[in-house]
Amino acid sequence: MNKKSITSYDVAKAAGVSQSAVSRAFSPGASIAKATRDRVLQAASDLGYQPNAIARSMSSARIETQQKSGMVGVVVTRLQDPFFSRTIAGLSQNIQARGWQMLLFTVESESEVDAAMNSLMQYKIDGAIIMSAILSDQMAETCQLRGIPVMLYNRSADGLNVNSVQIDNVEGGRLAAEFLLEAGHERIAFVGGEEDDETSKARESGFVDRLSEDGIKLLFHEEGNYTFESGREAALRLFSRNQRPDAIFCASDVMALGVLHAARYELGLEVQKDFSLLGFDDIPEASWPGHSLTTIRQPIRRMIVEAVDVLVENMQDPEMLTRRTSFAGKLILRGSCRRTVL
Amino acid sequence: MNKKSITSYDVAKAAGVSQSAVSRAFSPGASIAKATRDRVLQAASDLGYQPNAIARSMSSARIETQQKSGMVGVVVTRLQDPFFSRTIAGLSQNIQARGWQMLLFTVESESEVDAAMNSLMQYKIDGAIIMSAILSDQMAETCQLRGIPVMLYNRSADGLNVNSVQIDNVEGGRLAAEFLLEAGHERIAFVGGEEDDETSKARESGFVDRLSEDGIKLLFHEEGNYTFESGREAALRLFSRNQRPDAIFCASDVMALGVLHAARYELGLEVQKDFSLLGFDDIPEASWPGHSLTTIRQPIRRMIVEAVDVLVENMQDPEMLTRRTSFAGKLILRGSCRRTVL
DNA sequence: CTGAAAGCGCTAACAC
DNA sequence: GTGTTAGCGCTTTCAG
Repeated sequence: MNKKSITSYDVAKAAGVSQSAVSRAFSPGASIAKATRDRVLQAASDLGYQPNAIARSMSSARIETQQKSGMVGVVVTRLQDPFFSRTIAGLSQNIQARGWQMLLFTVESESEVDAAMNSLMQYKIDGAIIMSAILSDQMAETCQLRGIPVMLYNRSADGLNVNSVQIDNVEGGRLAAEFLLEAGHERIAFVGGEEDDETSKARESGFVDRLSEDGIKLLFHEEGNYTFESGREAALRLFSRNQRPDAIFCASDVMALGVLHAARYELGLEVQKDFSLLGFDDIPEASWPGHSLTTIRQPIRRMIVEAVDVLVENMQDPEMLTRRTSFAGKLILRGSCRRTVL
Repeated sequence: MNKKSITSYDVAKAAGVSQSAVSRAFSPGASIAKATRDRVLQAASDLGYQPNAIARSMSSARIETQQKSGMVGVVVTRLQDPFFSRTIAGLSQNIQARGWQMLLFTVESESEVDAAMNSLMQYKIDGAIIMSAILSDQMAETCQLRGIPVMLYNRSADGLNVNSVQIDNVEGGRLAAEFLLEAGHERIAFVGGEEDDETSKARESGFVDRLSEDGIKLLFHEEGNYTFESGREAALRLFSRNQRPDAIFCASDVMALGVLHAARYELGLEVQKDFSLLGFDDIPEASWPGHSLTTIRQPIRRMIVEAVDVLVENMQDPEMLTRRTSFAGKLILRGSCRRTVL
C-alpha cells in the first residue's frame, strides 16, 4: 500500500540537482539555466511529478501581497435555475482560462452566504464571487481585512467596498413599461420574486415608475419565487379575477414561461392576442419556437467576462479601486407581445 | 496594509496556552479539558480565527491513509444542459452536507478529462466525480496509485477499477421500444447524440434490439448533440423526407423538446396525433403543460445520493471494493405519445 | 545560476 | 491533559 506521492525531492534526486532547482524549474519567472530546467522537467515527467498546489500556497503564504491558493470561491443560490447554471458554466470556463480553480459552494438562502464565505475562507481563496446575494457588512469587512477581493454578481452593495457586476434592473423595468405603454396596454400586472428580493424590487420599481409617468397604475402584483411553478400559479390567480390584465411583466423568463404555459394550455388563452407577456433575462428557452417570449435581455456573456476580469485584476492588484459595473438590458422582440398600436 | 491572518499562535497567546492546545480545541476527537477548550474557542472567536484548511491538510499529509484536503474534484461537461446543472446542484449540496468542498472543473469535451484530473490532483483532492465522461486507463491507474477514489456518474467503465453510478441505458432503450411497439408504431426514428457517445449508443442499442424482436427495423437515425437546436434540426430533416416516422425516440428530453417545438410550431404537426414523441431523463421542462412529454425518467435524486454516499465511503475506506450501481429507468406517461392500441 | 536553510500554519507523536 | 518537537512539500532569501 505505498501510495506516497512523489515530491520535488524525488525529482531532485533523479535529476541530480537540489530540491530548490526543481522548484525553480516549475516557477515561471525563476532564474534557472535552460539546461537544468530541461533536465528537471524530464525527470519530473518520467516520475509523473506534479507540484503540490496545496504545499505551494502554504509556503508562499508569507508573501505580503496575498495568499495564492489559486482558488476562487463561488457562492451560488438557486443553481437549478437555468439562468444561474448558465452563468456558473460561463464563470467556470473564464476562471479556469485565467488560471484559477473554482471552489463552489451552494446555499439555500441568502442568509447562509456569510457561513459559506467562512467555509470558503478556510481554504484561503484568492477571491470570491457571490451570485445574487449580498454579504453582511461585517463579512465584507472581514474580506477586506484579509485582502480577499469580492465580486457581487447580479447585485450591488452601495455601502460596501466590494466590486459588482449587474444589469441595471430599474432601467430594465422602465424599458419593459415603456414598451407595454407604447403598445397601448392599460391593465398591467407584474409577477415578481419574494417580498424582500432586491432584484425583483428594482425591476418593479422602474416598471411602476414608468407606468405612473403615463398615469397608469399597476393592476396586480403577484409574488413568485423564480420557478416555473410559481409563474404558473401566479397566472392562475391572475386570470381568476374579475378584471383581467391585458399585459403581464415577469421578473424572470422562467416565471414568464410558467405564465405562458398556464395561460395557453390550462386556461386556453391566446398569448399576444388575449394578453401580452414580457419576461426578463432572455434564457435560451425564451426563444424556443413555441414560446417566442419577448423579454429584456441580460448580456450574460459580457457580464461574466467583466466579472472575472475585474476580480482577477483585483486579485493581482489588491489596491485596485472598487469597481461597480452596470449593464443595460435590451428589449428582445418576439411574438408574445402585441406590437405598438399605430 | 497589514492583512496578516491570525494563526493558532495568536490564539494560543491570547488564551495563554500552547499552540497545540489550540489545534486540539479545533480537532473533534482530541483529548483536551473542557475548560481549556472553552478558553481557546473564546479567544479564537474574539480574534476572528478560523483554522487554515490548507495548512491543515498539509500537515496531515503524512498520514498513510490519505491526504485529507477536504475537497472533492468534480469534472463536468455540458454544464449548461439542464440535466447536468441540476445534477451539479444536487451533488454540491450532498457533498457539502457530508463535510466536503467541491472543486469544480468544466471541460468542453471528453478528451480534456485527463487534463482536468491532473489539475485537480495538484490540489490533492480526496476524491473525484466525473460526469458523463470516462477517464483513460492510465489516469485511472494514477488515481488508484495515489489513493484517490473516483466516481463515474452517468457512465461506467468495465475494465477500470472505478466506482460508477448510472442508469441502465440499454434497458431504458428497451423500455422505450416496448412502449412504442405496444402502441402499434411501425415507422420509428431515433435521435441520438454524436457518433461516439456511449450513452446514446447504449440507449439506441437497447431500443433497436427490442424493436427487432418484433421484426421492426429503425426507419431513421438522426444525430444530434443533446441541444435543443440539434433536436429541432433533426425534426426538420426527419419530416422533410418522403416517408414520415410515426414515432420518434430521443436520447434526451432537451432534444425531444427541440423536436416538439419544431414539429408543432414550425411544421404545424400535432404531437401524439401525427406522431408519438418519447424523451429520456425527465427534466422538469418535460412536465410543463405545453410539453407534456412522455419520457424515461432517471431517478436523479437517488443517483446523486448514491454517488456521493459511495464516494464518501470509499474516501473513508480506501480498501473498499469497487462499486458499480445501475438504476432502472421508469416510463413516465404523458401526452406526447399515442396510447396502447386496444 | 545554484544549493543550503529557514519557514508557511498546522497536526501528531512524544514526553511529562 | 498539556507542552514540546518534528515535519507535510514547497518557495524564497542568502551565500556562494
